Amino acid sequence: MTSEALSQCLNTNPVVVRRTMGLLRKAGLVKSDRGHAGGWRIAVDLSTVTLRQLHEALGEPAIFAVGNRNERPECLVEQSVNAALDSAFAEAEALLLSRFADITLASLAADFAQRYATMRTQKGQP
Amino acid sequence: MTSEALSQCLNTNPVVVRRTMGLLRKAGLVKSDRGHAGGWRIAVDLSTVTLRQLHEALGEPAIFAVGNRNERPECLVEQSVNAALDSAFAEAEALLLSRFADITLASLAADFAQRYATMRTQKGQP
DNA sequence: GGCATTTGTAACAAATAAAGTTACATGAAA
DNA sequence: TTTCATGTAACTTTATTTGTTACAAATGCC
Repeated sequence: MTSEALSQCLNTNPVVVRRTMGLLRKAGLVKSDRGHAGGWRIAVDLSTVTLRQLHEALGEPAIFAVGNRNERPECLVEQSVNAALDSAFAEAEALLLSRFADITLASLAADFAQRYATMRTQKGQP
Repeated sequence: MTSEALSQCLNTNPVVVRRTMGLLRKAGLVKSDRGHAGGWRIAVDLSTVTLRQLHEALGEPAIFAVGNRNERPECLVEQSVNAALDSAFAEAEALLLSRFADITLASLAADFAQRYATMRTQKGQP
């Protein structure tokens, strides 16, 4: 697919798609070709790629919206709060990342296929 | 303490303090007085207040920075991803909130007192 | 009563980060 | 050589948070 086509699927624009897909390309998950018949192609077996890998490929964006502001604050109150919460955040993050690691793109594709079939059936027999 | 004094401790400004403290006041955790000798006072026993209650009092701000964009998307791909991740996010959130519920402000105050004593000792005997 | 102090709140400004846009160079195929 | 597509830099827009200004309302002191 071209960035243009993808951007329409995603309700965004081609440059944003290229920015993000470029990160996936650096991780070897997709490849891109220029010129006629160019665009983006999946470069790996979807059953071997997990959401954990995607998260990593996209630069491991922060998982939590709340949490430490400073990792090493001078403020003693802040130090106390950080100390009390650090392990909780670490555990929750580990839990999430392990779940990410269990979900392959193949399983998502299969789930999508089922939803798509269901949708077509419902539309075909109203 | 006045909003002015608090804002200096927090490196912010009085109105921001009042905005946030106002939420804590609505939850009954602090009280405020106007005029001379006014300002903010703690309204409860710190051993009975947990970080879970604070989170609730502050409007339960979103815990995760990543996650669902739409709770009920039309997009079937988005539906598949949401379905795969919803339980993981729910578990991680439950884990965090239960940890929040275990941490009382009294325990944080005690931890702070210890850090403060240590700091003074180190400064006093260089 | 009049004045200084302090919160309550609205309205506005600034800072930040994310997303979108424009522009153009580069490369590949018809 | 023209067309199509990515790669990328630079800029603009948008949304959110934070900070600021302004002033009303309440409280206590003199």
